Amino acid sequence: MSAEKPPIPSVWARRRQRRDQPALSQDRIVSEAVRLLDEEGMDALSMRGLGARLGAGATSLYRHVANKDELIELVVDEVYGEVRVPDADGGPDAWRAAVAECAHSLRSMILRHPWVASVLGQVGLIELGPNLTRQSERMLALFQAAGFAPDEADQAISALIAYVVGMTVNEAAYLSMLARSGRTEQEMAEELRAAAQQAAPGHPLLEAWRNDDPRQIRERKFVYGLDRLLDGLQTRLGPAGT
Amino acid sequence: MSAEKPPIPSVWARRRQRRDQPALSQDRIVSEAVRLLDEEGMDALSMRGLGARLGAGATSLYRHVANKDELIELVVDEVYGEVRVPDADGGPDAWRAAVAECAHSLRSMILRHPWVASVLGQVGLIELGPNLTRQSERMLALFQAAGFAPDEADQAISALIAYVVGMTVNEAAYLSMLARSGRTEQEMAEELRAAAQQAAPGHPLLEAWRNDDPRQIRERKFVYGLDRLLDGLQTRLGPAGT
DNA sequence: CTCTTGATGCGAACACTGTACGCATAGGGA
DNA sequence: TCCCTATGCGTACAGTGTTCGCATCAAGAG
Repeated sequence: MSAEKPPIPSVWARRRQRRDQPALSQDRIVSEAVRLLDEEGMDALSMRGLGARLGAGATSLYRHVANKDELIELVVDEVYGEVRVPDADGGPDAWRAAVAECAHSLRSMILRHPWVASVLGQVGLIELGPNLTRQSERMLALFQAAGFAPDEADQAISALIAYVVGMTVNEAAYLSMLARSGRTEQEMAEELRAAAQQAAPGHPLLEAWRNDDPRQIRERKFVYGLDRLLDGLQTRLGPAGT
Repeated sequence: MSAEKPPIPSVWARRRQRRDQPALSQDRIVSEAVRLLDEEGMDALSMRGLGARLGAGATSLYRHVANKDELIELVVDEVYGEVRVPDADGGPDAWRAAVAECAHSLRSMILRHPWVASVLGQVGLIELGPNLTRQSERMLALFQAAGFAPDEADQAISALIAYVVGMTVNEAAYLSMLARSGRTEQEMAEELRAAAQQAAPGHPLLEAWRNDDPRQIRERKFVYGLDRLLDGLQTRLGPAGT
């Protein structure tokens, strides 16, 4: 009788063994959420769906995550950890290259995870988790090593991040809209130009990306603005170059 | 019997007269949506709620607006019409002041309607309506009058808008988070600094806005980055000043 | 070995959301 | 007078985030 156990004893012990799922945890939830977002975008993120992907019920996630909002914050901080910020030991000469690399890395991250674009407007960039603060610290060191006073370094960082985020978020939104509509880039460009012509006829806006590779054009645009901003910052480092 | 009309003949003819509501229209819907968003924020925008504010049923709005998404696009374009872009007739000298005024105007608009921050990441800045294309046209004229070649003017505009939007969206998100949490600015700054200390101890990030007026500090930060970007752009106009 | 205790998963339920459908009505032209 | 189109709206459906209480397991105490 002691060998006779309750009637439905091991319903999900069986399931857990069957699929070999190592139980839930905040880390597992967050990384699976990142995968889901990368594959299907922000609209596809629902607690039920995410739970299903983890072989768990919808409400089980709430044992490890307070809100959907908190989950999103965690997820954003997670991908923010992918941004590479070079060390500050290169000396003042390497400053510009290091900052540019950092900017490109941030841009790549946003383009790799386009859904962050739809969150950055709601979350702000300050309240986020350890990864973001750590990266900010490293950037601060970068600018201070270049010769910026701490106060000005903070302003410079904010300006740089604002530019990169603003530019790339716009780009990511354009790309995701393009992907959703199923059109090719050429068609979309043609359509936009036609719409602009209709709205304000006679003005030759958007004459760029006619025949070239649109991807290169976007990159060139990004680099142009970045270079201008860095030019403007560099003048603050004193007139004496290297 | 022919005089005997159906039992509930004039239910909403009465209602319409009672409240004197001039029937639904896309314009009325859009401007009421703007008002609702300004008062209660993005989360409070639901078709049912908006319909109620207009004295109409929820689904009546769909006769004038295809989607909630389309409604949002219309609303964003509406407030974009508030941005002031100066005329381009000031000559090359007035260029910098005109562009700066335009940037400040864009920033004011976003801070006046903080909810646009949560949309800019999803909508992109290109596909939008007549107001946005018109403003873009005017900015293009501004830069061309300053001496930029058409191709470069396009890149410069993108950079400027990216900076302003990125900076201000972050600011607006911070402010709305602050408003939601009910804390005062000093408390929030203290809390953030404490959190940063805990995450990465020993690093003196966020030393700014200690005793000064936070609002002035944010404005100063915005102006700093804007000046740097304009500095960088101005060098492209040829070494000969004025 | 038994009992308890805390952590964890989960089904049901609730208050919402956006939106498709079909019906009722009003106003205007033939 | 009749019809037709435009417009409003009630109902309904699928799906959402989240709460609550119960079931179950792992581990430690006696």
